[in-house]
Amino acid sequence: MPLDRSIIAHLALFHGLEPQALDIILKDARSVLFAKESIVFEQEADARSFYVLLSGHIRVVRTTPDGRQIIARYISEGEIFGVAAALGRLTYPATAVAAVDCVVLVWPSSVWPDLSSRFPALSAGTFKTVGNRLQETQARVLELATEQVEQRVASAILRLINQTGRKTEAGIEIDFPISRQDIAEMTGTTLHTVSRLLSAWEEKGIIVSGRQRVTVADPHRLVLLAEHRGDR
Amino acid sequence: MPLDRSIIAHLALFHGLEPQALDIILKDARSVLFAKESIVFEQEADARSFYVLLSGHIRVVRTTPDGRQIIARYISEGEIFGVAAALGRLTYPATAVAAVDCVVLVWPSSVWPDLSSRFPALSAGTFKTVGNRLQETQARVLELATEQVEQRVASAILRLINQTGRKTEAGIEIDFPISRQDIAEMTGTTLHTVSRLLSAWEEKGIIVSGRQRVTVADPHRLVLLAEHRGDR
DNA sequence: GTCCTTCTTTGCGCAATCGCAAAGATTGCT
DNA sequence: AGCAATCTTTGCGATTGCGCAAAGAAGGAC
Repeated sequence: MPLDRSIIAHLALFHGLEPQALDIILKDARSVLFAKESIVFEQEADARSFYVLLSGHIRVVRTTPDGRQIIARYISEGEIFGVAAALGRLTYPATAVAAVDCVVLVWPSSVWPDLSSRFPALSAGTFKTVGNRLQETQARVLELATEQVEQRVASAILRLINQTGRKTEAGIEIDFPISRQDIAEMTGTTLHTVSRLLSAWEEKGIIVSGRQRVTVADPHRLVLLAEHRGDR
Repeated sequence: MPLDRSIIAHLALFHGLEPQALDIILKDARSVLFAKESIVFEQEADARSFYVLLSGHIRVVRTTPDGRQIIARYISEGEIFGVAAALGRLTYPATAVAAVDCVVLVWPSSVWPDLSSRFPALSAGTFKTVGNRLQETQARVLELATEQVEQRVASAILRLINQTGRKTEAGIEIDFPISRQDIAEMTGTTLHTVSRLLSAWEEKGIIVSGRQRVTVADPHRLVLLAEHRGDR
């Protein structure tokens, strides 16, 4: 069954493309459901496909040879990901895992040269995404190199609620299950330190949190924590 | 005076382009000399141009609002840089400074859409470079998040000698002046810690170093240091 | 409802690395 | 050659955040 263009027409990535272009693009795609915690693609595997996330949240993880890992980023609805092949890479540089049940569109990488040359808007949109990601990754290097753990954890949580926040009575909640360990792997620290920080913040009324759940009650004070360095 | 295509024909970036394509591309370029420590473009400035480095070394620096900074990367001969506009950004995300006297080709960003659509090989080469840089930056995040200072400094120096190493009687030398402070800003530590590490390595005969100069005498042992974590 | 697994909290000691300070070396300038 | 500026070395105390351990929740499965 062919996919209907309405499922992607509203996404920023496909902005500026004609309806019939969307139909052509969709001819090569198929829709796949990934259950929570299942693997979409694995680090070092051949970059055979690229993807657009229709619903859910995807965790992108990089692992070192000796088994330590970090979370490179979370993919939100509407984003393209797994574009390694379009950037001239043969393998994926990271593993993508469904953080919740996800619906994903999948294209074979082999169709990229054709699609990107036929639809420059698609190509431009993709490279804008890549540019944003490079920028963001470099900002993270700066943060890791210059900021203390408390600032980094505060920034990471703020980024998550901006990206995927959902309003509740208690405040703005991160929209998918996230453990202390996950937050530690986003910020280059340990789950122990994250736990201590969250406990302290909860005591001060800045956040409310539970098992795999974080709700920010007072974003403004969290912003202060993210900026304000202990001393200088 | 028109630039001769021979100055760029051998660069990987222009691989697969016809001689006449090179001539067309060069019509929009001009060649500029940047004296040591002069600024090529500044962070936050409008991304009006993009560049190819013909000779020399360029230091790319990102600065935080509160004035701390890191070295994002060094650009080597033949590389394209300052491509913010091609990635859909309006301003440069970092400052580029000539580490030594440099010769640079400059294009107005406005010609990019035309050039990239007329010469897909140019576009592909650029995006491959960007892909490599993204990959490299993410590797750096992983390193900052999981490794100790000694490993990070060892890795940074190994990367520099691979990228720009020059053989001398004493070993392989980094081909441009680099201070302890610079190395600290590449690895997220302080010049004091870098100085201590280099002193210790020099004592062990792994490196020879002087003012703004580092020569690796025993690359193999440095690799061990970069991999081997103190305990586990 | 009960058990089991996974996640979270918290205490405590220690190691890594920073911050500050001051002295020593090197280079370039005049 | 002499001076000034910059870069480098090194000591020492102060902290941050880690590592380890063990107990306490919170869900999920049957």
